Amino acid sequence: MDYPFGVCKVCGAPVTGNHYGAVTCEACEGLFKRGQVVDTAHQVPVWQAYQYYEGGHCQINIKTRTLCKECRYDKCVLMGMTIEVVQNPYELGHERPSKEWPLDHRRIAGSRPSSNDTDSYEAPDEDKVLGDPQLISNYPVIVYRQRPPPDI
DNA sequence: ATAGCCTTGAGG
DNA sequence: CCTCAAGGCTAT
Ligand SMILES: [Zn+2]
Repeated sequence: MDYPFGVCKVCGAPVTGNHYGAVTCEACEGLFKRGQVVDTAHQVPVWQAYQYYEGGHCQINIKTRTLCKECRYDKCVLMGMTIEVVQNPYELGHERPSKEWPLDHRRIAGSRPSSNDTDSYEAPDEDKVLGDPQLISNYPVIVYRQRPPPDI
């Protein structure tokens, strides 16, 4: 299975290019994109809490990639995908990534998705209270439940 | 919700 | 011009 541009670092599907700092397929890009929750007050990503399927160690391939969004998301980050803020530039009044609003390729250090963990972000002393996270997409907030093992 | 396709625009 | 990735759109 030699695809001309290689395979997705996350799931193994044919790549469609570099996405958020990693060579991935369109689908993994989409998951990463959809999974962004942002605290609009501080412009900081907050990971949406997905439900682990196998205790956080799922193998992700093209067939299993939809079974555990959290592990898939983690793998996206592990493979280098990162972003400062996934933003709707029109809603937030920002331009798309550029010199002024660059993609930040720093690793979001070992972030374990958790609804009340904003990772290594250091809030200004005065204003530590985070606003309610808002999902920056057209999709509703997702609550996942565990499900039985698939036939792989 | 997923994933393929489209539009946009920065950068070269 | 051209490339290509961010973000939007939409059929399934
Ligand atoms: Zn993939």
